Amino acid sequence: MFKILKKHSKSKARLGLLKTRHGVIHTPFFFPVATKATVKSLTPEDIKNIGFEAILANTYHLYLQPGHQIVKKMGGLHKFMNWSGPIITDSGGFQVFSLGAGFGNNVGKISKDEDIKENINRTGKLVKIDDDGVTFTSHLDGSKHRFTPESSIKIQEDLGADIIFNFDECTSPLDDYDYTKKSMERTHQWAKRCLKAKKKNSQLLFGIVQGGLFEDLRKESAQFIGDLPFDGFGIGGSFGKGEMKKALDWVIPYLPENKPRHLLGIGYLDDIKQAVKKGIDLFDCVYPTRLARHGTFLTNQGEISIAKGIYKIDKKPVMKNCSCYTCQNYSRSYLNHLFKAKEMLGSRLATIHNLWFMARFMEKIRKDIKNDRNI
RNA sequence: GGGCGGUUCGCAUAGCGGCAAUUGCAAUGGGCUGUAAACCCAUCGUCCUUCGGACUACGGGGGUUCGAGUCCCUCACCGCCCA
Repeated sequence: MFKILKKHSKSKARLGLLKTRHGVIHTPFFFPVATKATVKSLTPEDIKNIGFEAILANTYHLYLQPGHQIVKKMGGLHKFMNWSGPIITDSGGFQVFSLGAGFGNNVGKISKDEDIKENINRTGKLVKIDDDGVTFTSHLDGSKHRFTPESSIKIQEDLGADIIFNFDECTSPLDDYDYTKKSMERTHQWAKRCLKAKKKNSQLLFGIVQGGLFEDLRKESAQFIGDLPFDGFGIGGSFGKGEMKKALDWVIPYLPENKPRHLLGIGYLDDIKQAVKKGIDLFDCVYPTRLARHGTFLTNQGEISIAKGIYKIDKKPVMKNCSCYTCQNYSRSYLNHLFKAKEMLGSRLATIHNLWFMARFMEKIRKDIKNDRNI
């Protein structure tokens, strides 16, 4: 199901082919994020035309709305959202962080220099974790919900993605060693329970390595998870700023060579390049799509915020030599207007561009591996 | 001619004796990494390198008061109503 087509001679990068029920994924690959069964502002046809083979959706969000039973009744995620390519679902593990330790603390999973490691509101307002599972307070209506490894797998089977993730706890960069260790051990137990709970053979199940910013924990986690019979592996949790490379060096030697590796939630261009060189095959990230909705375009000159006054009168396309639909047809001036006027077409055109940019970026990486050029 | 109501930092607003002065929009800068995000944060009278300080300010002029966008008088302009 995973075939390595070529190994890069200049790094640990590999060119691969991941086979799923709904088609193949050429790796290294970036999954656009479709949390609630939609890549915000785009149709599945758009996504395909831009050049993506697969997308990532979210278990927790779809469980809350519209509910996995409804998706199941409607024939599964693919049919429900009219996407015929591969789908991967995150388990809800990230929401343990984002609605828990991350909630109200103004932290992402990457620590920043100014982060203060004290006074962290550990359990957050919406999440309560115990060894058996997690109790969520819905961010939508305040209702209580319980996730366990077993229920996460069940929901993911109902949703019917091609690849599913084991239920884990994504820790915060603010967590100390002791908590990160305890959480990691719990995630390990949950990993075993997920493997046991999985009933369908048609889906691939990926395990998730945790361990936060700590070398021994990362190694221990990679060894533990890497030894389990998963179909692939995610590397999750928090990283120190600029220290992702180190974390990958710790982890990757323990992961089976012949199985795909997914670096969860990472999407800055440079991070992706570095990670590919360390042997990562799969990525997903909200970054390009969220940036787009916030009026920021990815270009090979860096990010440009189109709403700035300097673009008010500017006939040029956002990016020179870009063949995306947006750059082919619209000026910076028009896009500036759409964002200033808060017209929703702005979000859509920006998303088309940013994803087009990402798709070409990944394409180039694959080509570089294939031709053995520097990435 | 008479009667009300108004004139506040680009625009719009708040303010009813202690104010460099509310809020929204705009402007400018920053942020966004398994989506609590078409979002969030900061600045937004001038000057000084910062904590902070100095100066100039609520249509004009005068007055009351320790102290005035805030009260009084007067002038100008804008609105509505009555002649």
